[in-house]
Amino acid sequence: MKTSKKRSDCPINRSLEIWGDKWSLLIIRDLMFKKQCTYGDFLKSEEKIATNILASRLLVLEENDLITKLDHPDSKAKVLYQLTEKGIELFPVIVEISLWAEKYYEVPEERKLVLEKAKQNKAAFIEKGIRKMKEGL
Amino acid sequence: MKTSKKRSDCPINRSLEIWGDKWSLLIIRDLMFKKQCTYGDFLKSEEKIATNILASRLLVLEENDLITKLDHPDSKAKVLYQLTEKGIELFPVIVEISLWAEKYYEVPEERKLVLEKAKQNKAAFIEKGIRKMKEGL
DNA sequence: AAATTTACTTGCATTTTGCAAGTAATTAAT
DNA sequence: ATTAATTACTTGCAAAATGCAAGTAAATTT
Repeated sequence: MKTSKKRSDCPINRSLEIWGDKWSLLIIRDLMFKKQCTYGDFLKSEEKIATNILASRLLVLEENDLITKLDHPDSKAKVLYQLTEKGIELFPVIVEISLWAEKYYEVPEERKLVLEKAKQNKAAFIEKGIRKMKEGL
Repeated sequence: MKTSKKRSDCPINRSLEIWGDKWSLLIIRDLMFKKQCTYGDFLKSEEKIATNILASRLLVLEENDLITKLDHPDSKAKVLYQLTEKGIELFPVIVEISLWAEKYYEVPEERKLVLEKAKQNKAAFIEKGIRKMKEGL
């Protein structure tokens, strides 16, 4: 892994340097929905990430402490990935992105209900989401 | 411009398909801070985007109605870029990203004050920011 | 013991990025 | 009026990232 030079200390920039690509936030999203995922779980997602890209993104996210690896309780052949606190704290970002996209694009039917709840009391929705996720740490 | 195939209707995915890269949100950020920017203004930003990348990102953002071009009042040689309503609505995303990064990374001194204000009353801060920006439309 | 599953890695073609230089249309300076 | 700068890009090319298909090694299942 090469150390990419830091472009600036702007918080937007620092964030983009870590997860500013077309895949990383989908991995984070999967972990927010499912709490724990195996490598295979990520590959099953609708967007069909390539296995080498998945491996490289997981590595970057792990190196930056957004996710951690755990032993799978059932099998040594499996690995569980889960969000760290730092990863969980991206929940507000994920919520706002979702709400933005919902305003301008079609959203799958099954997502609409959650988004309604998020809108009704955004702060509470976010706080509760984070609290729930942190229970699993 | 090639039409990239849609990977899924997930709102996170739809968003990433448009601005999921290392530069687009920096352009959006600049426009949120400065309201209107010329091509040269973007090039002056600390992160030093390459001119061809800037041109291609501006085109994508314009094609997706996040920004618009305006005639510069002073000169036909200049072009003004500004956010559309759809672009302005990304403000909550920008705020949450900033707050996330502030928790885990160094932030330039001059940004700290505004981030404090954002934290103190996030909803009001966001609403006011959006309202102000929409005045310029 | 053999077949399957799981988490990756590898090789290679395609695409995107980044850098440096170039261009065309204004605008400013002489 | 002519020349020099500005401004907003474009172009060419090397380097890096992405995407696809196939391969591998350890564990698990049959």
